[in-house]
Amino acid sequence: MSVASVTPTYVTVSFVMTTEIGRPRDRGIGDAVLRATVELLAECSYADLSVDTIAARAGTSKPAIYRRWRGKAHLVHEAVFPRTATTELPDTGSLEGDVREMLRRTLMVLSTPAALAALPGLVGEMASDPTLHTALLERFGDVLVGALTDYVDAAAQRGDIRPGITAADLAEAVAGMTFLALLTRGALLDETWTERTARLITKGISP
Amino acid sequence: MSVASVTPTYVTVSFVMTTEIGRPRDRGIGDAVLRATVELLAECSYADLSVDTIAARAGTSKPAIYRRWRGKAHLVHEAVFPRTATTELPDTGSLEGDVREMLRRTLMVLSTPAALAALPGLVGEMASDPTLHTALLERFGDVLVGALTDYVDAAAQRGDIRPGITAADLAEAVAGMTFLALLTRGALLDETWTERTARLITKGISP
Amino acid sequence: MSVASVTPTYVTVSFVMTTEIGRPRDRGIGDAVLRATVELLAECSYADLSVDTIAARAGTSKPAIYRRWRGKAHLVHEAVFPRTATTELPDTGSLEGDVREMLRRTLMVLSTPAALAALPGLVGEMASDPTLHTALLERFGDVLVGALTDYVDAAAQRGDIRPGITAADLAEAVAGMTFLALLTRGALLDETWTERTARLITKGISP
Amino acid sequence: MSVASVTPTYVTVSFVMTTEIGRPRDRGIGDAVLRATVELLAECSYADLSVDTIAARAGTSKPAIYRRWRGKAHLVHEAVFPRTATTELPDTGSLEGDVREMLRRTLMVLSTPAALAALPGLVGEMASDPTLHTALLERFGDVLVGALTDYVDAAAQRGDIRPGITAADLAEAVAGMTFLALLTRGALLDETWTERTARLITKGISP
DNA sequence: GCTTAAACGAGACGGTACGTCACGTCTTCTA
DNA sequence: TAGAAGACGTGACGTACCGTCTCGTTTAAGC
Repeated sequence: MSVASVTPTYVTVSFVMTTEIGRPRDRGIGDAVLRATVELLAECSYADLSVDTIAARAGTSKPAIYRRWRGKAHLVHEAVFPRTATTELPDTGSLEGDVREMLRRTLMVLSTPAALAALPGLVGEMASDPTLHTALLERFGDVLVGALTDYVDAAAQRGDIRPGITAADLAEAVAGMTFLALLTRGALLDETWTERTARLITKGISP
Repeated sequence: MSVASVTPTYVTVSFVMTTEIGRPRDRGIGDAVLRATVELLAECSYADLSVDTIAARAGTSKPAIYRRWRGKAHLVHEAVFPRTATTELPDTGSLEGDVREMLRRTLMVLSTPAALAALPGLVGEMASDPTLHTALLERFGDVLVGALTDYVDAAAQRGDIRPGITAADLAEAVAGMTFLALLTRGALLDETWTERTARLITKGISP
Repeated sequence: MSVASVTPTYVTVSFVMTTEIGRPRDRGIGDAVLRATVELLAECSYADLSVDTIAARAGTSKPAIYRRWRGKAHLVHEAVFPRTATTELPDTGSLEGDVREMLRRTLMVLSTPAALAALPGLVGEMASDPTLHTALLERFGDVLVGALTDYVDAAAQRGDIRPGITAADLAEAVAGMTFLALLTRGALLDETWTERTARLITKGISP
Repeated sequence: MSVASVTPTYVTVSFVMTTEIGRPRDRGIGDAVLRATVELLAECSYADLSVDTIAARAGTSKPAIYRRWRGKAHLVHEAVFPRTATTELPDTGSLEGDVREMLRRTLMVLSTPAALAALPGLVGEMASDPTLHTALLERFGDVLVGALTDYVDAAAQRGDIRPGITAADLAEAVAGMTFLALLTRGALLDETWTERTARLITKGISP
């Protein structure tokens, strides 16, 4: 008996080459559940979202969901921040243009109805669920910090960014200010905000 | 019969000159409940905190709590961010010193065990409870933005801050970066972080 | 300090000649409360009747009620079965006529909207409250059994009732059958029922 | 989706040939709950009996109970008057012997510690809960009146009972007098009482 | 074609907390 | 001291959702 059949294999371990005996999982169910989650998050808050409702909307059942995800938080996390998110770095020619582009992309991801509804809830559950904490930071790191390291290094060597500034600093500034602005101003962040904030950050990291 | 006796008054609007008929609320109960809440939040997460437990620890009862607060979230909010918070502005002589002081104070408030445990939960409930959203922003605005306006104006006139930067911008930068850093790095923000971040923000808002 | 001021004096001990210092009780309040109770019992069941509601309807307050009665059950008991009930015995000339009259009177008392609503509730509380048990039986005994003793004795001596039949037997038959009929048939007991039941009881106690 | 899965089925209508999808109810839980209820009713009154306590004693949870019964009253009703009650008619050879036997059986059922504790409470809740009213009368009717109809008919044809007397009359007399005697005399009804009452009823229904 | 093993839907399960309600008492102010 | 008003502790109510489990059924892969 393989370990995979004892410890349920969540989506992240797809590279394990188990013999895959028995009835294979219906590929469509996972997608339907993720779609239903996003839909429902556009209609109600994270707290008001129940797994039963998701299952019903997706036309499936609760066990099928818990076979795929560790819990509600993990499901929502994957639904709102899919792994497919590209991490291509911006290249507008100027530092401020790039920062502006980063802000725009961050804002685009976070101001989705689903993200707006989910983020606070996910943040709330991070405290009690270390697994989720890791998962969220991992995604955050992958998307932003990871690819950013090279960018920051290059910019530093060009002299556009003063030494000492790390990728984490930049990511923190971009994500932190976007997040708080969304919380306080409520998803209504226009181009003006992006420009003003980009200017602030760019000046902040310049030599 | 006054309206106040029908719709329970959660937040005492002290300027209303009601005759205050009937047995007055035991002032000590509210305090004991707030104290108990802060204590318990140092021991468990927001989600694991139950109203029953708070009541028991405070030596009172659930109805007594629900007479005073609309729900768990509101109680926690008031316990963690009391109205008594002073908003005195820093005055170190230099802009960067002041920003550093703002970061330090924000960090001090947010890195309390109680705040660390409560914040994610509160943010999570903001989505479903507009009342709480208002209350939280109001406190945030009172404490930070409100008093900051004069500071930013003065600094702008002195030429320390470039025109166009608002108090909200500064507050957003300070709170946003602190919040995100706490989430990602987990309460372990040393003096180095404060200095680095202060430098970033200061440069960002300078002319 | 008289004992009466320590142990509150409920209605039953009115013959105690206390000095009655302080503000005398408002005589009208008791009546208003009793009236309100009867009214409300015509609109809802005993369980759905709250002391707060009674106080509001009577235009008084809860403490004023608890100063007069030991609790809800005692109040309802007195409201539904007032002490003023006369116990005059029937005298129709025939035993069967007399029994029929007893049934009619019992039915009249018990089929009041208030009585119908209150009786089950009172019976329910008898179990846990011995005081109420005593009070209810006392009233029952006063009204029915007490006066009945002489009647049964006389009838026995006339030869209308066979020896061995006691007043309690007769009362039990009359009240028991009426009570159960009310419970099962629900207050719709016509004259036919009265006659049939009177015939049964009369034959049952005849020589 | 069948209607049965929407409206919870409290009383199993066993003749309906549903496919019984989903996890079947644990048969043992229902039994344990009923047993616990009877046990607890021997120790405290109906009013002092809480669903939480029952759940704890039965080793199960409150939701599991509310899945099976509409509320406390219905649960107690079924616990105290199980559907298994036999309705075999007595056959002692004489009318008076049969009536005496009916009284004895009624008394046996009603003077159980559980029944004594529960009956008043149930009667009390009948008023506010029509469903319970129906359920109680149904059981009463099933057990007593139903089977009695044939008996009364046969006795009437033999000339033992005068025409006009119905099964309901007889049931009313037996149950009513027993019930009231229990209420007033408190469970201490000896054989003498049974005999005296049997004689009264027998004479009452004889030609 | 038959076996095997897992996925599937449905829904019951234990657990835990929620927010509400009523009781009967206590505390304040006013008359 | 009575009275009105209303807060208090107590304790139960019935509901909701979590994540797990147990059924009977379905589906693919492998012998």
